[in-house]
Amino acid sequence: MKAPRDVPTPLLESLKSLGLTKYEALVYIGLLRMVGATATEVHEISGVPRASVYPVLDRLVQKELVSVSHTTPKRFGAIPPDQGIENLMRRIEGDAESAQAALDAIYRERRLDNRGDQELIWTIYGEENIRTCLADMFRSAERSVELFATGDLLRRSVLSLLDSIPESVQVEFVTERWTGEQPSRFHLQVLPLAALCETPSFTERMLPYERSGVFLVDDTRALLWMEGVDGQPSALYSDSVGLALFVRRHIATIMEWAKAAVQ
Amino acid sequence: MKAPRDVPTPLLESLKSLGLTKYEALVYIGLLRMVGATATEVHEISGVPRASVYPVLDRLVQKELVSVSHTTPKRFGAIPPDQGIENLMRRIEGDAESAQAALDAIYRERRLDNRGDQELIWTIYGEENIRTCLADMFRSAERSVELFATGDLLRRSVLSLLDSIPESVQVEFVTERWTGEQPSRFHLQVLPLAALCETPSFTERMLPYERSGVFLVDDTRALLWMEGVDGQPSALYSDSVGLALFVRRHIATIMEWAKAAVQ
DNA sequence: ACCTTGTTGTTATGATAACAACAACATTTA
DNA sequence: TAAATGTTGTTGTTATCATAACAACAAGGT
Repeated sequence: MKAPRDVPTPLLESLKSLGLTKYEALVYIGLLRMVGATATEVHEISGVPRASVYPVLDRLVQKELVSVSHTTPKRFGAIPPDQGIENLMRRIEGDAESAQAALDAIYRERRLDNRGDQELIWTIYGEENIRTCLADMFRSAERSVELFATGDLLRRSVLSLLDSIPESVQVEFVTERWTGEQPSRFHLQVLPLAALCETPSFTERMLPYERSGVFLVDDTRALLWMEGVDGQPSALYSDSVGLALFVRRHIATIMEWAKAAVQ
Repeated sequence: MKAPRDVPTPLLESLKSLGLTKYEALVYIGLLRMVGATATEVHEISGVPRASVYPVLDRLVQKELVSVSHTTPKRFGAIPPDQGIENLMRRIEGDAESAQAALDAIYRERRLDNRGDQELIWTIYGEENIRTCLADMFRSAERSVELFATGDLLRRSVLSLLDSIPESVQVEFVTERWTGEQPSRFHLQVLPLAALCETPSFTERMLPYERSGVFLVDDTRALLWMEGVDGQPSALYSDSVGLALFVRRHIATIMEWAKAAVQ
């Protein structure tokens, strides 16, 4: 007869996103703590109303998370967590797979109206999404790639994508500090901005660990990588001539500025 | 201006179990079919009420499934399905991981009351669950393992588990037909029941592809593998002396019966 | 036998929250 | 002005949550 020791909310949330309801989660957790409990005992240790315990247990059996004994009264036991969660994930992964197949079919026959498409500026959220967008840009580069980014961002999120740039493309990049040797595969131009970073007007305007960058491919496609105050990365991407022009000018200015500062 | 071509229900269900609501699924699917749609166009192709489109799009952006353009009116685009589903699954897998850690901690400090535990008969649903239970039984075997199962079940679901039986344990098994050589690692005794299977009284009582089996370890733990009419496997497991005795007698009878039939 | 007592399992019913659907309004753009 | 965009609020609907009452059954005491 244990008390319905309270359950941390994040655990409940996690189990909910695996497809369980609050009661199902509470009952399953309760059963993990007592093997072979009757419905009434389940009610006691889980804190869910006794009447609700029966349908909940039925659903848990259906979901292959608990097993039942053939006694009167019935007794219930939980499948061990590793096995149980695997059972839940198997179902979800199956759904993901079939959904992906169906969505891909839909996606392939989409209409590419391009109705002024090249004038749009998109904002993309999530580091993964930004990185795949960047990878696409790099892969499709034909003449030039220019990038100006903080060293942290460059090393941790961008460097591994540079491999997808075709051999013939000229790559230039600027960063504020660079430790280690220069990547050798590209014609590249590193302009250390270390001196510039120490000026007060610079440090007061830019946070020390801010991750941001500007990327320009073939002078036509641009991506601005920024980071909100919450640390969530987001980016602007566009084929628009307006943004490309702005970024070209911006990067050119930075490079001139950097050269001047170095001297 | 496409019609809100109706969406197959199973796809909606799959996306729901990935954490989307019905509207979110419909809007995402609609956006897959038209790049750079305005809110009104999204409403038209998805069939979702125009007013509801805005909060739904907000949530989809939050979930990193769509990106927004900085124009007026705003235009929206879907992240490609592979990337989008990966984003959803990453969240879910993270939840599964943290949930597993928390549940394991709870599971380790459970009380093993064993209050008459050995007298309980458990029913287990799901092939995976049954197989892990069988594997546990085999692994903990000390003296003997006896099994009587249909050949199909044996080959497809049980054979690979036999490796976990300790070397010193004597293994006997009976099946109705056995093609191929005998597994060599065990002291085993194969009693072909092929002749018996042809008798009318046998075939009329047992379905041709029924998968079922009886397993007995150390004369104390028994598992009955059965299959419902729906093809969903389930099993009875018990330490109880009653069931063990029944199974012992059952298997002994079968073996005598088989020997007599062979002669 | 009868009646309590307590537990098991079931059913009904209201409360709540999230979502779905609709209508009305304010704002912008042409 | 007219049309389209974006916002707000209300209502209907569903699934889950929560409580109460009820019937079935066994154990035990008069």
